[in-house]
Amino acid sequence: MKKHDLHSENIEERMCSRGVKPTAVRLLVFAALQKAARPMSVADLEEYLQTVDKSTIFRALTLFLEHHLIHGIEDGSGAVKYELCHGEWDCSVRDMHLHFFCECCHRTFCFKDMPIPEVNLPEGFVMNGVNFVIKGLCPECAVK
Amino acid sequence: MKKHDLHSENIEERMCSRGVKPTAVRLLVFAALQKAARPMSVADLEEYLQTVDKSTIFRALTLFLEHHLIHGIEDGSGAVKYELCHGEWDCSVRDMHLHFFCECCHRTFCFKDMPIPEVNLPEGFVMNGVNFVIKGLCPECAVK
DNA sequence: GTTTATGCAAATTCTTTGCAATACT
DNA sequence: AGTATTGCAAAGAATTTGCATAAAC
Repeated sequence: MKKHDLHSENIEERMCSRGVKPTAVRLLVFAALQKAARPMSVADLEEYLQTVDKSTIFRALTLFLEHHLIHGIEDGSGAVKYELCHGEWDCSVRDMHLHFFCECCHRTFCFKDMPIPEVNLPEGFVMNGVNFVIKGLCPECAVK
Repeated sequence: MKKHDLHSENIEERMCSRGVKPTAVRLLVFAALQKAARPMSVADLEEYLQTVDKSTIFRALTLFLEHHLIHGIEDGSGAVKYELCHGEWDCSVRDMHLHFFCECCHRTFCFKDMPIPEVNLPEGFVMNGVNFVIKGLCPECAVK
C-alpha cells in the first residue's frame, strides 16, 4: 500500500515522537484503534481493514507495543486485544484503566474512569505492566 | 488408568462436595495443583503427570473450573495457568489474590496475602470473576 | 450391560516467522 | 540502488473436539 493514499498529520506526529515511522498500514491500524469503541484483536482489525494482511497488522501492533503507543489486554477470550494508550502522550501503568469482559457476548468494555488500584509489590519485584480484567455479564446480556 | 491405584480421601471429599466424581486422573491433577508452588498450565501438568493425556487433563480442568474447585489465570504467557481455590472450601472473587508474571523467566508468582481490590462496577454489570496480573521482573531476574 | 472417563488423533484458533515482492528515500 | 515494509504462505503453540477403547458401577 502506498503511503500518500493517506492523510493524518496528528497521528503521524504522535508516531514520530515515539520513534515509529508512520507508514501507510501503521496509520491505518492506529486510526482504526483510535476510532474503535472497544479494544480490538488482530482478527477484528483484519476484518475492519479488509485489505491489510494479519501478519502486517501483527507487526504494526508489536511495534506500537514496544514504543508504548498501545497496550495489550488479555481478557481471557483467547485473543489479545489492543487499545491506544489512554493518556494522550504517555502509556504507563498510571494511565491504565480497568476492563470488563462479557462472557456472553464476548465484548470487552473499557472503564476509563476506573484506574488500576495501586499495588505495593514485595521487595525486589519490578513492575512493567498490569492486566486487570473483570469478567461477567454486561448489562445487555445480564437481563436476558 | 484405574482408580484404585490412588488413595486421597480428603481430596475425594472435596471433589464430591462440589459434585465432581473423583476419578483416578482427576485426583492426580488435583493433587498436582495442590502440591505445586505456582499455577500450572496444561503443558506443565502434562509434563508432571507423564502418563496422562493433555486432553484428559484439559477436561479435568474444565470440569474443576465449572465446579469452582480451581480458577484460571491469564498471565499473558499464551497459556492459561490454573491453581486451586485459595479459600479451602470456597472459590469466589473474594478469595482471589494477585499474581505476578515475570517476563524474563516466565514464572507466575502468587501473592496470596494480596487480595484483589474491591471494584464498584457501573450499573447493570455483573461480576463473575476477575484476572489481575502484574507483569515485570521477579527479584532473581531483576538483578541480572 | 450401561454409562462415564480416558487416550489418541486431528481440527481449530491465534500467534509468529521466512521469504519474495513492493514501496520509500 | 539500498533499506525498510508488506503480503502470502506456512510453521508453532495452545485449545478443543470426535471417536474408539477402557474403566466404573
